[in-house]
Amino acid sequence: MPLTFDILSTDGEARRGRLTTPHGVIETPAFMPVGTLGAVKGVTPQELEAAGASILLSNLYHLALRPGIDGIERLGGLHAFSGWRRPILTDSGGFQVWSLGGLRTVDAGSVTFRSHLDGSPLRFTPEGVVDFQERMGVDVAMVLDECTSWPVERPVAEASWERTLAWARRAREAWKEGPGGLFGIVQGSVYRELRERAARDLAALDFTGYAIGGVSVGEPVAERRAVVEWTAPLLPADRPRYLMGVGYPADILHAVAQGVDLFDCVLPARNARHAVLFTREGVLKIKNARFKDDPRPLDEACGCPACARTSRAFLHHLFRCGELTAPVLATLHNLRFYLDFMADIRQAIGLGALTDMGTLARRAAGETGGDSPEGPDFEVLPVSSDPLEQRSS
RNA sequence: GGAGGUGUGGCCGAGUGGACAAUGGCAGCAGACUGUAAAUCUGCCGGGCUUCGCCCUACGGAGGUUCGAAUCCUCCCGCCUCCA
Repeated sequence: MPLTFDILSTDGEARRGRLTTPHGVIETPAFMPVGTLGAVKGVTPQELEAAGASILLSNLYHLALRPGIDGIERLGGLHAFSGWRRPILTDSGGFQVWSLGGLRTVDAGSVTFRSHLDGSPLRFTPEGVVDFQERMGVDVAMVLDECTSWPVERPVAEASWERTLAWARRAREAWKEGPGGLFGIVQGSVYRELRERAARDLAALDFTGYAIGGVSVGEPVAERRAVVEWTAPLLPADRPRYLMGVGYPADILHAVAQGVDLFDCVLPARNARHAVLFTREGVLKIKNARFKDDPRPLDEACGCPACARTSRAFLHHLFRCGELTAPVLATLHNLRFYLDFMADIRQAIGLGALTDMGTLARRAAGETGGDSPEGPDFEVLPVSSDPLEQRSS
C-alpha cells in the first residue's frame, strides 16, 4: 500500500489518525481547503501552510480544461506547477456531473462534458481519470463517480450506483498502485439499503480510502447525517474515510463522531469572499451595518493575519470599499478557523473528550444566541448517536 | 443683453399626455451559499396603513389646458453652452 493510515487513538467511533503520503503526513480528522484550479482563491501556498493546511483539494475536470493535463505533466506535475508542497487530493469530476448537470451526458462507460468555458467536448472514462490524476502526481486520486442530485427517485439512484460501481471496478483495475492512493466513492443518495449495499460493494474493492459522496447537494441536514450514520460504519475501519463536500462545523463534528477522517468544503473560502466569517461566537456577516464601529478582532481567540492586527470595523470597511484585501484576509481567517477547529477535534479525540466539542460546534454554528443569525442549516440536529444529543439529555 | 439647452426619488440617469410611486445603475438594508461555471446570486429600497390592496406626498416653483400631466402651455427660479 503506497499510502499508510495509522489510527492513533479512538473516542467512540471517532478516530485520531495519521495519513502518510508522498508529500507529507496528514493528521486526521483533517479539513482540506478547496483549490479547484490549483490555488485556494486569493491566497498563496505559503499563507495556506501558515494557516495550518496539511492537504489541498484540487479538481481534475477544471484542470483538464485549463491548462490541460499534458501541460501540468510537462511542468513537473501539480505540486511543482502550483507551488503547493504538501499533499494534494484531486476530485475526479464526479461532482461536476451534478453541478454541471446541463452540460454533460452520462453513458454506461463514461461521462462527456461540454466545457463550461467554450462548449468543447471532454470525455472522461474511469481509466482516463485515474491516468490523468497519476500523471499530475497527486497524492490521492478519486475514482470517477456520478454524484446524484437530490431528490432523486430510488430506481434512478440505484441505476446510477450500478454504473458508478462498474466505474469504480474499472478505475481500481487501471490504478497502478502508487506512489499515490486511490479512493472509492460511495453513492446511493438517501436510500439506506442502497447506501449500505454501496458501502459493502465498494469495500470489497480494496481502495486506499473510502469517500461518502452524493451529499451536500441540497438535501436537508437530517438526511445528510443519516447517510453518514448508515455508511461510515460499513467502510473498512483501517482505511481513511472521507465525507465529500461537507460542510458546516457542526456537520463535520457529527461526521467525526461517526468515524469520518477527511473533509473538504468550499464554504469557508466562498463565504469569506462573500463577507461571511466564521468565529467562535458565531457567524459574522461583516458587511452588516452593526460592524461599522466594532473595534474587536473577528475572533478574540484566532491567530490569523486579520485577527492579529485588525478589527471587525476594518474588515467591514475593506469589504464595503471592494478592496481586494478584504476577501483575502477573510479567506485566511475562515480557513484558519476551520483548521483550528479540526486541530481542536483531534486534540479532543486524543483526550477522549470529543463530547466537549459540542460547545465549540454550537458556537461555530452560530447558536450562542444574542447577535448570531439563525437558520435551519445552522442547527445541530438531535441524532441518536450524536454526542451533542447525549450531552444535552 | 441675445440664442439654444437643461432641471426626475440619497447620487447618476431613463421616461416626452393615460399601462408611472415612475426603467436602469450606484449607494443603502438584509438574505443565501456545502467534492467552486460563484470577488456570485436573491429580496427590499418616498411615507403610512387593517401591506398580495388602499391612502397620502412626489419628477425645480407657481398657475393653466385636459376626463387624465413627470410629459403640453404661461410666468418665475437655478444650472450649462454659444454669440455679443
